[in-house]
Amino acid sequence: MPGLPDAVVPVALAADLVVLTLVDGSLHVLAVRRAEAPFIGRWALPGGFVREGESAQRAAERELAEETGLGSRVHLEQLASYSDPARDPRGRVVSVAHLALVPADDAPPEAMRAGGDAAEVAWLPVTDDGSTAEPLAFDHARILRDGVERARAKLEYSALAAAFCEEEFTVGELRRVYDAVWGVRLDARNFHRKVTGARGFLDPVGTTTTRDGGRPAALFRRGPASTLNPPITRPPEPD
Amino acid sequence: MPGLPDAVVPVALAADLVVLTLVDGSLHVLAVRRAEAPFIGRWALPGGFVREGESAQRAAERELAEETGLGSRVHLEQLASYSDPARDPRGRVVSVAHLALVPADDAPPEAMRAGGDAAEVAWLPVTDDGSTAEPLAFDHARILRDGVERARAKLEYSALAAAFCEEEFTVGELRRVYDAVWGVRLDARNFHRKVTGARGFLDPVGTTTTRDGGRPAALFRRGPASTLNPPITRPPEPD
DNA sequence: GATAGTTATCGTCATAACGACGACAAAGGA
DNA sequence: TCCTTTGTCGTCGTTATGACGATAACTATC
Repeated sequence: MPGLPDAVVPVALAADLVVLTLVDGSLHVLAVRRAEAPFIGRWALPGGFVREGESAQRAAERELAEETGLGSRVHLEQLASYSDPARDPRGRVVSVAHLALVPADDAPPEAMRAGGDAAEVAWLPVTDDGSTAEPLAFDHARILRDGVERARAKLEYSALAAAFCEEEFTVGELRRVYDAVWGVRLDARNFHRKVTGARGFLDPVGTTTTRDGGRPAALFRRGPASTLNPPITRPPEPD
Repeated sequence: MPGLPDAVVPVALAADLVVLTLVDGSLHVLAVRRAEAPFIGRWALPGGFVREGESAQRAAERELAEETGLGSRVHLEQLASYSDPARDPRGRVVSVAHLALVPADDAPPEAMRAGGDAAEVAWLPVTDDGSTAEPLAFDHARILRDGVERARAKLEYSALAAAFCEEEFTVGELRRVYDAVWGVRLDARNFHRKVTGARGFLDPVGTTTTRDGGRPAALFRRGPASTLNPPITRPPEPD
């Protein structure tokens, strides 16, 4: 490390991804089955090492494109970094975790890019406590929990829920995002009043759709407002 | 990097700190004047390299103790990581920035630990747009802005404001934290009603104080509630 | 010791927002 | 045709909010 003090310990930098989506109306996370040691055969969050001249953000974008084939239409933000010296048995690996939200039923894992370093890819269901049925490699369970919690919190005061929807979506589709991510059932009528009444939150397209069955629903796009004031209140947990 | 792929590029890991406090009722950030190149003579956020066997969190705690002499009574949380390859001219240095909030007028910079690697330490005033009058080294202006924005956002829905106060504080002291961090003037009566009415937010001590002048004010401690529902709404910017 | 200044705290009132519903509309399927 | 599903508009009582008046209890000052 030229130019830096001698005592500086070199670390490897990884960019890992918590990619969330909705499958059949419930929250799922993208996972890859590890083909090498350590944790061989275990499910892990997709990710990889940051390359030379690359920021963690750009590495995350690259990994996301590699794993899902999705370029745009994806929300991507930095989540947190994990630097416990013992988190990777191979050595000092620091992970900059990112949170990605992709529209429902987009990018099925079957459509995986060939030639990737990951053998098997799947959407794993996320339980209410933000974990998966099967254990994850490394400290990825913790990272997933943090990612789910971040997504849950941001739904309250931001327009993030639309990231789970197509470009044009109905109020009901948006509400089902909240239902799935929060694990609740919001009242359709109050939700409708709330989101259509929030200025700048939804832009009416003018057309309708019947793709969800029932009466035709008006289509909307994300409005210019990124934050929602007052926020949508998450119902208190009944436990 | 034994056990890791050859292509993995080693980076140096730094833990930097956005330490905020209130000085004379206005927001200030802890800064050190750099004694070496690069950016020699410039103000910079305190921080240092993560040592062997140390997590970024622990490095931040260590740096915070070194710079301020404060151990507990400090709120410390991870803010974000900054990994632009060009952010440090010396080489690949990734900074895990942390946000620390210390009680008002605690830990004056004069009380700096001797023998530190930083020559001069000061509380710099933070402007409304989250910057300092003098430019900061590296990308620290960006980090500071993110830290201030995080603090502002968290005041809305969390009990974080109490981190700027002593163990026991009055409602007025708490309100002045909001005034300073948000750059507004909240109505004392509505604020009092709001925070004393929020269950679990404030624990009454039972005693009073006159240290702020005027009529004696009841003393409180932080209650068990860490989040505030409904949140304290930040008044809209008049711009 | 009266008085002004400061801060704390309680109350009022109109308005806005919310939660729980009822009611009806408009589609598809049985 | 009827039933089910989903969407949308209203109603009503409760709660929260913003703006502000009024009073209480201390300190500093004249």
